[in-house]
Amino acid sequence: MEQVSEPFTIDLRRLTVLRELQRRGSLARTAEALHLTPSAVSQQIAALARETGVPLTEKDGRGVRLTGQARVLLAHADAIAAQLERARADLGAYGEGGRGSVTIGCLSSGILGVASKAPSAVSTAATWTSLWVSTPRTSSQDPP
Amino acid sequence: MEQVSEPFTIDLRRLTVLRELQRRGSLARTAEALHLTPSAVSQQIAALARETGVPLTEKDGRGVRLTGQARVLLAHADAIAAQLERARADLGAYGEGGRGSVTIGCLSSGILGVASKAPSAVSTAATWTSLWVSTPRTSSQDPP
DNA sequence: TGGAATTACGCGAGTCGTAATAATC
DNA sequence: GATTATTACGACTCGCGTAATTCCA
Repeated sequence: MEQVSEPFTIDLRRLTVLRELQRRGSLARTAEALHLTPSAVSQQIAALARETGVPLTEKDGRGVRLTGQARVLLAHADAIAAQLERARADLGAYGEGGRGSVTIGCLSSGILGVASKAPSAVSTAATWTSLWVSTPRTSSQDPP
Repeated sequence: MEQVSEPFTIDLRRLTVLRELQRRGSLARTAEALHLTPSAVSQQIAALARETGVPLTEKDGRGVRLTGQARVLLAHADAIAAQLERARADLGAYGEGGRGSVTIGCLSSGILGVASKAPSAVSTAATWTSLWVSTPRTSSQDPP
């Protein structure tokens, strides 16, 4: 059966594999880090390349090297991972103290002053910088 | 054992189902919109609730109603979907004209002036606002 | 020859649909 | 009784591991 009108979905699990590959440098070490076999890692990367339609690795000696497109994808993967982390935090904090978080941003040069004072609130990725601040919510928590 | 960076993964497919449920209001209409059966939708939502550890629906008459936690999760889902869309655009534009995009942000009130002049470059979600700008890249494209 | 990646293939887990059940209007 | 959601169960797909193959230092 074919799934219709699925604009662009990427399996986050495969993206995690690609992130680990960037960090470890080889399929073998990636597999070890994820408690998988090199075969599984190879298949995941191949599937992700099929999904996205771009080559993610190229041969380099007896190993592999990430392509520029893979690095582009990874920059977004970092942002998505951070977003997921925020979701987890917000879900965990739901109903406890009535606070959530909002994401604002600014130019990297401008956020450094804040980062120096509250480093735990600032997360930086390759292409963007976000500041997360907790905001008190009073009564109207969920406008319908 | 070394830290396996897998603290929190959410299946984006299930998140899409939840988004459609928010939009349609009932499992039946959601199933119809996604070319699925109500059974599949019910199982997906239940699985997502297990994954996240929070209740997502509560009974309302003979239908269901989203919980506040579900709305919190959906706010992040919007942000993630937008991020994926950016990833797709960047991947498609890779190597064509040597341009990519960077994400910057500002307070909503401050971005309106830009939005009025280049609306296609601005995307707004529930809790954040991002401006996407294309930046020319010259020679040093990938610093190792 | 040894290490790294890929491919072939079988098995288990997850997902969907059909059908039956429960609940509400 | 009609509509909505949930549960039980069988069929199918997908992902992982084992094992064989290829490539390179």
